[in-house]
Amino acid sequence: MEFRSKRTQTKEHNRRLILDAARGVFGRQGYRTATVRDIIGATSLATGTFYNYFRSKEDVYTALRDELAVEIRPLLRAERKRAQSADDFIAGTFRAFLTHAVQRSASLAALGAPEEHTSSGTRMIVMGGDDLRRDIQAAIENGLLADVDAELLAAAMVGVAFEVAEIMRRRHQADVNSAERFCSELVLRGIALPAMTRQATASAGL
Amino acid sequence: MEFRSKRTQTKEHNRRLILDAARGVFGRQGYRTATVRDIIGATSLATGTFYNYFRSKEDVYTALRDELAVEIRPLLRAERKRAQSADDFIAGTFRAFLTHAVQRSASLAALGAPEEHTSSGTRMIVMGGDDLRRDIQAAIENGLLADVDAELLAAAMVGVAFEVAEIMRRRHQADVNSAERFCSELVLRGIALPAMTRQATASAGL
Amino acid sequence: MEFRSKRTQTKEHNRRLILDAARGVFGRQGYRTATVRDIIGATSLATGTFYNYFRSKEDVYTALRDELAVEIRPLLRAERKRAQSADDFIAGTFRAFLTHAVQRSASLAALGAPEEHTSSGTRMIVMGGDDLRRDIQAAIENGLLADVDAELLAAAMVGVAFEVAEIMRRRHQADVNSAERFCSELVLRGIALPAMTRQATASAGL
Amino acid sequence: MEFRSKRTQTKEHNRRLILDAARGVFGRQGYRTATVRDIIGATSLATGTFYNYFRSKEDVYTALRDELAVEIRPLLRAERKRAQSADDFIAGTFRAFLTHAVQRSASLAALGAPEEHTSSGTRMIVMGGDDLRRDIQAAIENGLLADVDAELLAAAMVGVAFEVAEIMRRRHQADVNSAERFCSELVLRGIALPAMTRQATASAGL
DNA sequence: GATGAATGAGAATTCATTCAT
DNA sequence: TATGAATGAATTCTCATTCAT
Repeated sequence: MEFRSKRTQTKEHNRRLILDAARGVFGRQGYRTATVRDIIGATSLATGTFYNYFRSKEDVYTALRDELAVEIRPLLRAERKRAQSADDFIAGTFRAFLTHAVQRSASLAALGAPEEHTSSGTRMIVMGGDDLRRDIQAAIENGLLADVDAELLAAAMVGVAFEVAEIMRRRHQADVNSAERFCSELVLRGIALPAMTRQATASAGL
Repeated sequence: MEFRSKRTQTKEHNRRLILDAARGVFGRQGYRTATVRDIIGATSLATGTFYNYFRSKEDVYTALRDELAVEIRPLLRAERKRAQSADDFIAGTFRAFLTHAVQRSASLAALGAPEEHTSSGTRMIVMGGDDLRRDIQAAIENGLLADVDAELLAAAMVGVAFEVAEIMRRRHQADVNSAERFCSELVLRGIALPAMTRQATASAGL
Repeated sequence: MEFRSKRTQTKEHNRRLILDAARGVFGRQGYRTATVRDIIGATSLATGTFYNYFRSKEDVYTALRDELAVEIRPLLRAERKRAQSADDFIAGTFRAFLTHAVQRSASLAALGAPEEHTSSGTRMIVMGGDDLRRDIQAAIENGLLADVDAELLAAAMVGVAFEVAEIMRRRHQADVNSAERFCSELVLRGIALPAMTRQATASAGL
Repeated sequence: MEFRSKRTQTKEHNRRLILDAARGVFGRQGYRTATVRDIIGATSLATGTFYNYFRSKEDVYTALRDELAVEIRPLLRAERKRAQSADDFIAGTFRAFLTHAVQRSASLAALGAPEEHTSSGTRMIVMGGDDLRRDIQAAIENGLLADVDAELLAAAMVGVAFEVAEIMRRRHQADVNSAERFCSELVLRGIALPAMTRQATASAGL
């Protein structure tokens, strides 16, 4: 059993207080406008205390980003690990990401507040772009996926996932299923109707 | 023949000088770190002169973004206008965007410098996300595209285009064709192998 | 008959335009906040033109003040010149000043905008404190006035006149007569009750 | 005995340092020319520290003014409270004001530095013009003072007091008595010669 | 570790004034 | 003389960070 002193508990507690405050502040006013004082002000702590836990504003941002990445990435990896088909691989990745994105919408908002920060880098890190690329590579080698440019596919999937998550956030949409299906279908089979089936489908009422 | 006084020439010239300097500075050191002084310092002008043309750093950023949007959006719209098929529609959009992205890689870099600014908002504006959504809607109504969620598709395409453009930038890749084909194929037909062909293909050595 | 070229006319006209604009601007936003640009902006002239007529903002202020002084001071002097009694001397001074103050309330407001400039110096100059002191001195020597400290009396009268004018401005009061009578009575006979009551009251123990 | 931590002491001490420095700087170079840097430069503190105590230069000015007002106004009110006669009322007010004005000549100079700030508003606030008006009103109702326009009388007294204080400052005169007597006599009985002498004097050739 | 006042470098911005046209 | 863009010194103010308590 792990021993944890009062002090350590407090220490972690304060760190959490600051991270939560930062998430709120970044989400509300954006990374750029937010100041360390704004963050600490949303807390019962004192200015100086901030620096016992983080070295700078950048540092909290990074911590927030990494925290999210550490939560999300294993989920996505696990989904892909157990994938038996291209469908499992792609759909599992989107489903896990979007589910988490809905649960952690505040965190996503904080990391990519409108008119703010969120570089491609952030998205890649949070979603584990490198993991994804490697997993795609492996899947290709295992014959699970067709031979595509793994880096491009990983990038494209990250782009799709984040933009769709943003739309969901704007729509206050919590239903992950339809969004996931949209993403998966897009990546797996695209939007073009099969040449010969197209008319049939159209007449079928779609 | 257009008449233009010396004065007007200078005025427009200075505005351009500042915009170009800002592009370079943003691209090199990122939006956040860049100061108005850095920008004006990359120029032969005086501090105060900056404020004859722009109200703030934010303002130059916006101008840079809008300038790019004004260049790109009509190109994409034109491609879609003349599209006779889903393939034309999607491929034309990606080709035009990526071609321009390569030509204006400095501008893109300035707007979305690593670890910097570039929000979803910026991407949507530059690529004309709203135009795209409306054009998709119209294309669906005309039977050119299958019936999908236009907003999601527009978002997904923006996501794909920007992430792929970023990869190209990192790879110093100027060949638009293959990147465009990747994007178009992805969105049109996806990466899944046709069900029955999959085994055949696999055995074919892919 | 005085000859005046077109140019001179224009020159004086522009000077006037600037002075009038400055009066309005000072009155509205106060001397301190007002900038040369604000002044010239309330004009159809260009920035540079300002400096053909005035050396600085201070300079316009001074011109405005002196213009008012040049109007007011001779009037007050004239009143005192023709005074046959202490009453004429005092009442004439107040009447002339307050009459002019009402007519030129915008100028007074410009010179002494609330929370602004207007030093004792300005008041003294506008009302001609030195003239007043000398005239009082002369009047004392001539036996028209009792032997008082001329400098103090001049100062006191300036203080009374300006504060009362300010009250009139705040009350939007254009009736000079009652205000003038108040000032004159105060300075000439004070507010104490008549002599015989005075003793009675005094003996009454107050 | 009052307990006060080291920290609190320092805090109040710094506020005082800044106020004192501001008084000196305003008095010496005038409000307008004075910069926050000048003020903080007359101190051992750092620039930023200024803003821990005051929001702007205007703010220090206001604090200086209010501090003086808080000192002076109760003194004047007390004098008037205990007044048994019109003479007590008027003379007490002037005596208390001028006494304090001499003691705090630096403060007065700071607030109304020649060619500077000092609006009617400042004078009214420092001397408590509203208190004075109300007290006059009450005194009239109690029969202590003749029935005059209380607002005008208050304004006039403020005008007299400040102009006379200014003269005293210029004369380096510390003798309050004669100045007070001048003001009181002026307001109470005026400068006019007793009625019968007046004609005699007039016929003497003025 | 917590506190919060002090620090001071540095950013944004203003604005009086100049000067080429 | 009029114009108005350019100039850049000067000023205000912010804010990350330090540090004595």
